Amino acid sequence: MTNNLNPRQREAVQYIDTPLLVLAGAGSGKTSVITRKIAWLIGTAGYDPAKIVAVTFTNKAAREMRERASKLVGSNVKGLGISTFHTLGLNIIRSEHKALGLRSGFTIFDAEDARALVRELMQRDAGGDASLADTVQQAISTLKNDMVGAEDALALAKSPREMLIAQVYEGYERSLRAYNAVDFDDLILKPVQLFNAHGDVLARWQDRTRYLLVDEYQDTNLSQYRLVKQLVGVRGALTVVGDDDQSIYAWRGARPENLVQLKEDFPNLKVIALEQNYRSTGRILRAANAVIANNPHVFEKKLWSELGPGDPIRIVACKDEQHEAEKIATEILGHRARSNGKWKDYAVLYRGNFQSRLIEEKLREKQVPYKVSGGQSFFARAEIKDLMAYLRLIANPDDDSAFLRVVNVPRREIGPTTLEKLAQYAGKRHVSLSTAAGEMGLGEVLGGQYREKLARFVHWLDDVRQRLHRLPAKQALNEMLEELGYEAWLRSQTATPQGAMKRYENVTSLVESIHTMSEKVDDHGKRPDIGEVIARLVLLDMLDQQEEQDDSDRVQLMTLHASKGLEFPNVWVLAFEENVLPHRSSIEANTIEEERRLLYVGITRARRQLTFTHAQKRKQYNEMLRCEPSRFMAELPKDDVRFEGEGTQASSEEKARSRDNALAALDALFKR
DNA sequence: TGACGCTGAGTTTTT
DNA sequence: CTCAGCGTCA
Repeated sequence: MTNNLNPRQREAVQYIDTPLLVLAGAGSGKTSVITRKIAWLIGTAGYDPAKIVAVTFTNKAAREMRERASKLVGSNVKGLGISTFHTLGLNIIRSEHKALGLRSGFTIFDAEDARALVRELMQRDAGGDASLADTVQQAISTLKNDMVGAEDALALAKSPREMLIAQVYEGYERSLRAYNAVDFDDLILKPVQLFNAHGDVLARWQDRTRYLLVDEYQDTNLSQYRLVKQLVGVRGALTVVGDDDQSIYAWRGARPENLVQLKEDFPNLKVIALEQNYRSTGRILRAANAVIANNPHVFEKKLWSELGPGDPIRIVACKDEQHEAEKIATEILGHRARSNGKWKDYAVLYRGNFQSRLIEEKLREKQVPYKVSGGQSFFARAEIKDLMAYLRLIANPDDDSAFLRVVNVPRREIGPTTLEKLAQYAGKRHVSLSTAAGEMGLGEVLGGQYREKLARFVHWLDDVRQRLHRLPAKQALNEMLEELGYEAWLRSQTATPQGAMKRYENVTSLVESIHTMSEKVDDHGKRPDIGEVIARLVLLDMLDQQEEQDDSDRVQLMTLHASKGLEFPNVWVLAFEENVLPHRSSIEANTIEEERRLLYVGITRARRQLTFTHAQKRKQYNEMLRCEPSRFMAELPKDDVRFEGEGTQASSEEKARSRDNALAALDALFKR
């Protein structure tokens, strides 16, 4: 159970006397420690698997943890409580929804839904400006994560701006309540509020949480921190794993100081640092240690490895951004031809998504297969949002937001004027749009033919709802799509037939997932209803899963943020310059330390080779700007760094290298 | 309803 | 520059 672990890891696995903080350096095998610990708790310490709760931030991490833990424990384990924070919150809300004033079938608003609602509220109440809406939505989310309610926000507002935010916040909360809906932030916040108010409910959940493990603790925000504290209670059966040096999400509410706070919350806290790195060469780790040593630390930590010093880190000066991209593409091509390695062993990391464009161009030119990660999530696609809105409305007739999305998609000749009158009537009667649409009294404010169209729509929804109870999900949904004429609608809305086909395939794949989830019985032998299925779906990134299976051999392009948790044999980091890394706005906001951590994350992604590039000048919008090398360059250990392309004269070594690259590229071309 | 042109913003983003 | 979102016009 604890073989193949180093002494520190083993200690972390077996330690249960007091709360434990595992400071897991990059590449130190933290997932192993968590999964082994789960297995050890069950197998050796005799814990009930159903009462072990392990939380992560991403579905991917949860999936990986579940797979590895079940393999260790044996797949006969029922009810291993491994999930994301949000899924844990959803589980709590689902079983306690009555106490929270939610009716069953409640909707989960995703970020886009929330944004749309804020937009609408601002248009109506504040006569506003949509670009402001995004800022306001962010602000509301931040307030919620900081556990500041709408009333508090109103009371605390000091500026007109804060006042506006607080007012929209209030309307936003009112709307969610009316729609029988919660947003992502509520999934954590509501359980915390509930536990605060009802000690008996909390006691029940504490009893179901005999041991709690939290991954990436440095990324927790205030409400997540509270939830952890509540669940742990006085028992202190807690292991958190984190790395303060990899905290790169403070800008979206993460509080790395929660790590330090643990010491105060639990005076008997045990701290174990995992410092042996199994990923990178000595020079790469030396660079990482040297850079991060410039940040203040509460917990000291120094990565080391047994993999030998390896190659020097290269810093390549380039003339401009074209040269830089060209150089990276050529180097990858050359290196891969020489080493006969795989494309996916190469990663290009950058600060902002837009920086992928040039590299993409150059890689395409050279016919190098690549993959850009990041981009539209599955659930952000219009066709998926449409279908999800239909399902939301079926599960939750009070979801006005879903009603408005689909009432005229495909066209039902229900226009804005009709909807406005419907909304007025619904408002007066204090009912939802879909309830109002079915009421006879609506005839008083709306002409017969319009009322008729609305009534037909809600009756059809009722009909589909009943069929969903009766029939297998796939059949009911396919009938629904057929009756909607959705495929034809997509064809009419999409430029190319191929595009339409692709989009309809997305729809079919969603139907397939829903079907599978609906058929799956839970631990109590019950099948989930449609409300439950779609609630879980919203929290599931299906794109993630598609990507997981996609093991295609391609060069990886992604932001430094997106690279966290990944590793690559060969890494290039672009634009190692002032105003990029560190980013201009971070310099202005005085958040250099987080920028340094971002660099630290970048460095520690590399297993064997690490190259930074920087350009002397760079075209920004339409003017050429001079670029200064990053201040962080001076923090790298000189002995481990080799500078290339300084000045105009290329070193003989570099000439040789570029000749080699050219030859290798030529060679590769002939082979193809 | 759809096409066109104006305006403004331009770091990172899971759930 | 480039893209998104909005308003205007046919």
